[in-house]
Amino acid sequence: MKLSKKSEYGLRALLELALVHGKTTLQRRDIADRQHIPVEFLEQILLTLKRAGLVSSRRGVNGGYDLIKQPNEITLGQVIRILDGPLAPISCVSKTAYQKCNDCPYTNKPRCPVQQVMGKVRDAIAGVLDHYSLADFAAGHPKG
Amino acid sequence: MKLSKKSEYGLRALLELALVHGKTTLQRRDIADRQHIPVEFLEQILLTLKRAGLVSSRRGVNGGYDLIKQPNEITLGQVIRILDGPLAPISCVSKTAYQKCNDCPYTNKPRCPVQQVMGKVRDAIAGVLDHYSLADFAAGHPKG
DNA sequence: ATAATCTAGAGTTAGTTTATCAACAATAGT
DNA sequence: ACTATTGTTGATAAACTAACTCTAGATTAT
Repeated sequence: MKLSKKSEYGLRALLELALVHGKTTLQRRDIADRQHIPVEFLEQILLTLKRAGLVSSRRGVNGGYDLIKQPNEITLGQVIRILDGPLAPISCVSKTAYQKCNDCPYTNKPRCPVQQVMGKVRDAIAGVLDHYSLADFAAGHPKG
Repeated sequence: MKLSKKSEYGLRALLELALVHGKTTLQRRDIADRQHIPVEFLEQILLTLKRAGLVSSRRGVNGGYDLIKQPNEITLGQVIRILDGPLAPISCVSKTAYQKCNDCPYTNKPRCPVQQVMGKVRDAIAGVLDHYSLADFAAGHPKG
């Protein structure tokens, strides 16, 4: 049940961008320094977030990164799904990336116990992360 | 945020043992067949669970495994912690295996945003798994 | 004895994580 | 146009982990 460094770094990077959003942009070096992230690894992460439509970038002197949306329009759940994949502990209970479990002895039967519990776990995790925006994150608490 | 096969198999194995607890014991082959688990891998898992004091075993002809405690005295949280380690997404919010995050720019400061959110996620996960016993698991729903 | 079974740990294979590097492309200021 | 600065991209790789697999040995019932 672990969060990868990739996602953690991604969240920290977006946090910095959220803090300066509307005022200025940040270069990868700025972000890396402020959050103690290896620059080259951060690059990859920012690129992934760019392809996913969360940040924009400008090259050259005075270039840098910026959020595309408002901080309250991006949830932590979205970010982690982009960087780490589905929130669900097992794919047969994922709502965004469902996959049938093939070897499970309960396939096609009404109720698999593992599926039941893990469904609840998934909901619990998503209940936190999908209701926590970058704005909440920067403020240090949800909804406000 | 993934559950390992090890933990999943462990849960499935304990489920089978819970179902027959008090009536009979099961051999690794029985469990492996019923739950489609590679028998050698299952062996390791059962051994770990034995060392952790959850199951007992008897060797030789007519040997097998049995739960030591009652199914309602074992929670899924315990099992997963034994097989996969702490439930917390990052170790600085674990209650059973806390470790200070060393590279975090917020160390020793009052509030790290990542820590705040992940603490809530940890509580959400533990809230499900630590209140779900093997008996609930076998019944297909909690507190039953 | 012997056959079934558990015990223990080393070895294997494949994939993931966490980077690092180098070459390239775009931009701003001169 | 030139040059320094910055982002873009893909290749590579060390370290680690997951998920088995194998081998050899110890224990027990019959």
